[in-house]
Amino acid sequence: MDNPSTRRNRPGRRPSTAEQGVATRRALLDAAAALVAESGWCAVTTRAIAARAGVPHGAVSYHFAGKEELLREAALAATRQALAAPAAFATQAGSVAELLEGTFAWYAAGGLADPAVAQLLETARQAARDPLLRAPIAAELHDYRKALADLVRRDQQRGALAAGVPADGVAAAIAALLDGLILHLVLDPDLDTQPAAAAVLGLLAGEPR
Amino acid sequence: MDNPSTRRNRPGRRPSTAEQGVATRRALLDAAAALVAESGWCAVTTRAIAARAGVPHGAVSYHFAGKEELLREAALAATRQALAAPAAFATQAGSVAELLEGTFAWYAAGGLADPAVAQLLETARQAARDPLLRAPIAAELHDYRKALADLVRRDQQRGALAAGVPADGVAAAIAALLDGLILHLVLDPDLDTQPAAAAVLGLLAGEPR
DNA sequence: GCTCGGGTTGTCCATGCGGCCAATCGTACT
DNA sequence: AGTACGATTGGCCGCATGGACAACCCGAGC
Repeated sequence: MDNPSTRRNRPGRRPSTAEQGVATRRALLDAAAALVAESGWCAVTTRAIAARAGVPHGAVSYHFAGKEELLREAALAATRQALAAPAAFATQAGSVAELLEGTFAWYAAGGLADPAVAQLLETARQAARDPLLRAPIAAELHDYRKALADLVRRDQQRGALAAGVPADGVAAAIAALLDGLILHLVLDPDLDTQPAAAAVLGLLAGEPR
Repeated sequence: MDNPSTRRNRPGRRPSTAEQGVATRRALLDAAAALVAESGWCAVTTRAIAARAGVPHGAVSYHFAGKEELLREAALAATRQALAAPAAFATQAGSVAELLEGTFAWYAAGGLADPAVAQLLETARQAARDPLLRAPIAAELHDYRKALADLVRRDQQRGALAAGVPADGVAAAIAALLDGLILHLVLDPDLDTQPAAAAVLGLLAGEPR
């Protein structure tokens, strides 16, 4: 990220001034996202962002209306990117069980170490206070739940899942479960998710009474 | 909270100096917790806390090693208090279904408006970064999950719940589900929890395939 | 060749912060 | 009565922050 190649002239091309402008803007956004994940939303300063981006701190004032706007924009972009992978997984997975197994496996493999997780928690906390951030984040969540609901519906038609329960409800519950589990894992890294995974998969499979 | 009765002499008793000290400390802790819930962890200043507590700002330095310690202590106390009600509910509830229905009803009734919810989110985010806060919070979570597991076990012995799944896993899943739902509700207040509630209760009851 | 304008740079400033401390107070103990 | 000591109080300091700004650089278009 400190690498100037992000915003400086590449070998072949000459850096038109307009190109430089967008490059600087992007470098600031990337640096802001990285620093929020590292140090926390409120610990981040415009000077630190500029330093990380390799630009003088005056550049922040020029490219953004203020720290608030910069962080909001950076957080939104980072959230969209972080949510892209799970969303794609939800659409491509063959079944709910497969999705859950894959996600649990990712948790167990230490997916929490990904700075994106810290980034998401910071963004969620901020979104709870800033409506301008909350609205788009809520929309992203909505899309994710929708993709999940489609997957659930497919499973129900195949008879792999109880058909008597509302698909959107199952989707909302699964989404909440997975996010809640992330939250608990962040607070207690020693928590063993194996039993929870077994329990959920067992219940969904219709364990005998 | 501005009410001086919290820390000033009550009618009958004379305020011994030691008692005053304890009262001031407590007033600072209460004010800190309230302000964190209102404005967010990082937006809180020692001066604002002192003003809310009705004491001069120098009192903070005297009673606490620093802002960090004050906030940590306040957050921990507030979290313990906020978790007391759900924990008691988990121990006293007759069944998992009853617990879930009660909790869902509380969500639907607008339990999110409770400042304790904002407080918890702030504390969680901070605990993710501060091990000194994370450890006790993790312990509280552990206790809550344990109480829930006991409840699940009772249900399994009564045959109200599938016996083939690990009780601690079910407990961990339910705890994550409920907390994750809070998170989603904070980010999207318009989210309807009814379908999710129906789905979870249906799955736990063993809906026919 | 010259202007024009977006992009860049470093400096400056007002503000508010957390923490420190010396003076003061008032109670409890001798 | 006198002393010791914890609690109180408000002023003070150093410092970092976010933002504004004037000077500048340099390619683009005439």
